[in-house]
Amino acid sequence: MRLSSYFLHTLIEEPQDVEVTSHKLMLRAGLIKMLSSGIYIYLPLGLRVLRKIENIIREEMNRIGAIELLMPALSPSSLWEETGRWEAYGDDMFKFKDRKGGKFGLAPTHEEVICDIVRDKISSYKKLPFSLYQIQTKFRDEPRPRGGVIRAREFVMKDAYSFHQTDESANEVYGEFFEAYKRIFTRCGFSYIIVEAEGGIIGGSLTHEFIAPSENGEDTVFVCEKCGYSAGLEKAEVGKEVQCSNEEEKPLELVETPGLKSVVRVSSFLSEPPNKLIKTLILKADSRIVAVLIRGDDELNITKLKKVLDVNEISMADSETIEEVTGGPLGFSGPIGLSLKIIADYSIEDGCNFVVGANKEDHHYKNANLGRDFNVDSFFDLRYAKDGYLCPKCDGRLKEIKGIELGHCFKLGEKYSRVMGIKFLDEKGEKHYIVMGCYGIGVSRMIAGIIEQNYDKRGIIFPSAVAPFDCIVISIDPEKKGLSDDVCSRLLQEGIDVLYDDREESPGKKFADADLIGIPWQIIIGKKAEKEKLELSSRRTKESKFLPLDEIIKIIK
RNA sequence: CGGGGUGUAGCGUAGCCCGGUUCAGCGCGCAUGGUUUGGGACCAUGAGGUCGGUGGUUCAAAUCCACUCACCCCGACCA
Repeated sequence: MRLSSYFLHTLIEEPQDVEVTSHKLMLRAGLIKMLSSGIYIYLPLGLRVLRKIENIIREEMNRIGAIELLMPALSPSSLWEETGRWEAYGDDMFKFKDRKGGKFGLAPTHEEVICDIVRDKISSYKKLPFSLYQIQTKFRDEPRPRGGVIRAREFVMKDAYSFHQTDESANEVYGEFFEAYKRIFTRCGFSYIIVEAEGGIIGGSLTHEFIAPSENGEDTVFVCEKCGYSAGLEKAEVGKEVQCSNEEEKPLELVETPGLKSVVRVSSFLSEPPNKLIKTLILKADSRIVAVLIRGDDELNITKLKKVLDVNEISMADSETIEEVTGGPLGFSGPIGLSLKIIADYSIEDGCNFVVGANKEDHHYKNANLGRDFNVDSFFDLRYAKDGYLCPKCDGRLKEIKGIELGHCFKLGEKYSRVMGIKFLDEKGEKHYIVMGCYGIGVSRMIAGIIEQNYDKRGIIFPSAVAPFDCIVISIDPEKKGLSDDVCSRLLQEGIDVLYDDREESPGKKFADADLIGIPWQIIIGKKAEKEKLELSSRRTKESKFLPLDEIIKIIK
């Protein structure tokens, strides 16, 4: 490909309003262009990278026997209403009406559609198991798109779905996808970690996320460096820890805290650190009202609480309810004298001399102690993990890591087949619900992830497997044009994807562009170049040596 | 949806506070000609703008006011 007639427009200056490194580099290297917030055009060079990644994914999907199909992005509301996700997705889904007034949405994921296909076509165990996948454009009306293609409103995703007669079969295929994902991310040059995660709106019992650690990631995960325990923010458990063993219990004291409702303000007013405060949350769990105690410096993890209480919906109680059950106004609730069911995080069990609300306007208690002043019905792990918290599996510390979620595997079980009625007949002629798994990869996001992990001050350094071209021929001596032409045609004959910088530009510009767009090998043809002595330079190491073309071809291949 | 910020040529920006013949300017990029050619070259000439939009104030608005739209950042939210 001759650069003089190619569509590449690099930018010297930093794009304004762009924070994330990979986003800057993708814009500067002419890979993408923004059309609207969270909506990006893939320019020719960017599309080449996207296609390279897609093909690696295809190869690995096909290798484990998954079969490719293509589903529409548009789908009617009726399908989504079957699973209740028309409601559940809410404004995150692009929704509109067609000319006849029919409701449609742009699909953020395809469980409903794939289930619709399968319930229509599959009715016998003889056809099971099988897996289908697609690489397709998805839509999510993100409240706040950021980081360029890291969190976009329109993006490319690979989604796969597997269908099984039994859990064992589902587990087996889950393992195959798991291994395929490892190969995909390794081939694309990622360093990544695998964490246990929560299913979220997709659902499912066991899920794993594949995370590319990166400062600019949108996802938070925790890893124990001692035992290797790893989990996503929603899932990460926290170990029980004794923290207050040497402290004497002090006498309970009622103090005035006029108008102070927040942890921060009470804490500074009383000169007590936030971790000596207890937040008493009055919550509505399905139809019950419960009080949940959590340390002032912690946040309640609703997902953990839902599991513990085995309820579907948890919301904050309104101020009337709080007055009714605690006798005090919102902001001054506390466990002392409370007749509700009280559950608490383990950290409350370990601590002592807490500050708590007095269930009385403008008052808190100091030095409240468990057992003496208040009781708790039961203790659980209810808080979000934080950097440095105790590992749940060993005596190590959890380390917080930011990363980009590349892929996610879910064991769905019968969640969708039950609501959508996907049944099959087994060997005995008995009806069963089909068992499912689903497996996603954020394809377009992977480009950003790769760049986040592979760049230097000059620009992108693409790993060979995903580079838009295998090598770039930089012709900087007009007298050697013939030689450059010959080298390029030879490389092409050898099946090497070569970008030929034949532009009438200064050498500086050509070197700068080549470095910016990150093509792994640069063949520099200048004064010193001769037919059997060509300069090969590595983008990553910046090392260069003079070699005959045959040697160079071997290296690049 | 809250808080903060920004919209001037393809990109990056000056001017805005204090309205008016430095107010539409500069750099990059682009076009033409010439000189260059190992790290974003130089000279000359040139094309390119609804100053985000609408309405208002005024003799006069890029500049002041109101509304609105778009985009960015923080938060809320998040397969």
